[in-house]
Amino acid sequence: MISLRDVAKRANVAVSTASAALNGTRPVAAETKQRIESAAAELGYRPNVLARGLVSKRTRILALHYPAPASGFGLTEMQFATGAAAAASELGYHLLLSPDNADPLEELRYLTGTGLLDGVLLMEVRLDDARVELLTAQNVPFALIGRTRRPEHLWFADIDFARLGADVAGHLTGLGHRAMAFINHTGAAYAGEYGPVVRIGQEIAAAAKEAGMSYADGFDADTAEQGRAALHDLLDAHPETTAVTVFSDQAAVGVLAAVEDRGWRVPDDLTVVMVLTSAQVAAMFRPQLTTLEPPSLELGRRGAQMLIEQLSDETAGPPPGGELVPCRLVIGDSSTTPRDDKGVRA
Amino acid sequence: MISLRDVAKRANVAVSTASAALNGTRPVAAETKQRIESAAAELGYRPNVLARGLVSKRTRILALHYPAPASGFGLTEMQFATGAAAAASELGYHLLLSPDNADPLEELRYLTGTGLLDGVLLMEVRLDDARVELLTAQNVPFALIGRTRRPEHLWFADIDFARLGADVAGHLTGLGHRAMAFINHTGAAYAGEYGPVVRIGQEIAAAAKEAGMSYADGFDADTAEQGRAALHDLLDAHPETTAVTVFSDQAAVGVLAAVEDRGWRVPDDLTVVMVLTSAQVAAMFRPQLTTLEPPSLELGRRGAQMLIEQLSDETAGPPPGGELVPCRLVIGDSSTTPRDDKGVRA
DNA sequence: AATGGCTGTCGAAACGTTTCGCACACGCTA
DNA sequence: TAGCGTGTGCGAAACGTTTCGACAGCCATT
Repeated sequence: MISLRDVAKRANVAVSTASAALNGTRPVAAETKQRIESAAAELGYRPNVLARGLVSKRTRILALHYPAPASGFGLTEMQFATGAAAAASELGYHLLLSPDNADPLEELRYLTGTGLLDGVLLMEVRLDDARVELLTAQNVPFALIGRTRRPEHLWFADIDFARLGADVAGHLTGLGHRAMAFINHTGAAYAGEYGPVVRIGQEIAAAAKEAGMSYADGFDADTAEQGRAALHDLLDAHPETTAVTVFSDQAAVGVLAAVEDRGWRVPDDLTVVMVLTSAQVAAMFRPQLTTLEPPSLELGRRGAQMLIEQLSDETAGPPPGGELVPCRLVIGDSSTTPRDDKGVRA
Repeated sequence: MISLRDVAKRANVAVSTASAALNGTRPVAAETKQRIESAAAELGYRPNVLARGLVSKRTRILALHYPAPASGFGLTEMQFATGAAAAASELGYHLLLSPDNADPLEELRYLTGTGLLDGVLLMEVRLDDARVELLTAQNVPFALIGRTRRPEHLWFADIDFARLGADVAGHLTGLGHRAMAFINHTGAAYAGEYGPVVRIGQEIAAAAKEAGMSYADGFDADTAEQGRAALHDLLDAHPETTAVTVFSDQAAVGVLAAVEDRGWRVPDDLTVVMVLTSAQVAAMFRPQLTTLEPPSLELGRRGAQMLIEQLSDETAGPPPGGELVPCRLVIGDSSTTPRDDKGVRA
């Protein structure tokens, strides 16, 4: 391994001078600097991150922490990682994957204690998330992808759920629908602590009301079987429904099956819209489903950028609050005008 | 930060003794050891990874290197990362995400020069991959997910393509099919350098021949539109075909559309089988498609495990060759017996 | 009673950086 | 000519570990 000593020797300067020249940390005569840079280039010198980090207390390494979800990751979740890694890389940082096995907090406590990390990016954030308190207490810089119940003093990037609700309602009323329903995730795996499930339920309800639509919910589903049953129950209870919005892509499979059970067709007899499902996945259904595609890559990117910004900002000013990113409406073949504008089927 | 000095002081021993006791690196009297461990626990001591790595040359950090795919990651690719991270974590290692922006090699060269890494895990391996030579030359331990053209002397984990071909042929002949076709990825994005595309084409052809089936290929497709056209062309050229195997899930969308164009139905008029698509995705099609699900998580796991094994093995014996992992056949509603066992449709 | 081999502990060096006080040689001003 | 800032460069200390040679006891062997 080529060390700074080797470079210094070749350039006939002291190690400290070589360091200063290479980092621009204090002025070095132009000619000397040139000589040092040449020597470094010729030798193929790469600074040792460990030694540097040991003294400077900065490693330019971030951890991405994700509590392993019971059901394995979907495409959406993993895109966070891709986006965050790309943004970090562009800014000269690296991203360390930190899955937690048993105890979410222990892993985090360990990692932050080792001096390896400059900051932490939290995924799968719950409405009340113990990790936030831990990191705050330990004074470790962090940012969230998603947000807690009260994120006012935190750095976070999350989906703009209010806008999402408005977009769904707008799309449907634009087509002439007056009665919609929403099949949410049950959120069972998170005991009602999962932000997207809670927020999306609230915001879609609010937007439907705002738009003057009749609205039904409470028929939640995570699997195809549940989705099928949910749609039947839903239509039995609210026969006026002309448009259904679905969160879970598995449930959507069941919804389409239930439509078929009834001898109906999508979109003629029922408009179906997915929410927080990527266009790539929505395109695999037949008919291709309209979806509000989550800005997963962008959220990952913004999370990493915010964290790095926070690290660069020496002054550590007052927390700026977070950033909300809109979803993209991708219209498929599953939404159209309702067959009967009286809202009742024969 | 609590350092080893603090622990040593509290336990009334020398720093070196504390180090030895905590690492078990050389015998320490039981009572002394006990005292040191208590002190460490009481103080909440966490060893500094940087300092340790600086002297021991071992950081227990692995990099996962992936050339950014133009189209963003699919579920399959990301599962590699998840699996690798999980396996690494279980073995006490961490995984650093290393996307490459511009120059794939420069990033790698930089990373390995910094002393931060114990080894590298390579994803998206091409048949001739420059990264392999670079790492070999630099004497950096590495393992592949996938494999090069001649992987005899390398550590790798890859799909068992021969078995995959046999499984497809076996499934179809078992149902009574005698004439199959295969719609591959075009592999255009990789200029024919992408292992799975090449190997799967060879192995399915070989297995079909072995099973005594008639076989057609050369109608490749990456998108829905291409898939649709491909199936039409294919059936025009080989009307005896009763079963089609498809690699690209996007192309499968088009294949189903083409079947509908003809007024046919799956599986009654045509059996459709996907290959290297997750069951989760295959279940979104209607009818649910039969698929050979890639063992993505397992490949990630095995890759990480092999790399770590290689690192632990002081002796660095002769390279052991790689490991081939089979796919899982998940039967959907898209495969059945051919309608006409003479292999000709009316 | 002297020798030799253990066992257990210590102190110092080393890993490759950054940081910081200090020294030296200028050229300028008083 | 003395004094003083300024531009450059040097050397040593420090970061928190691991590693390794040295050595003090102690018991067993001669």
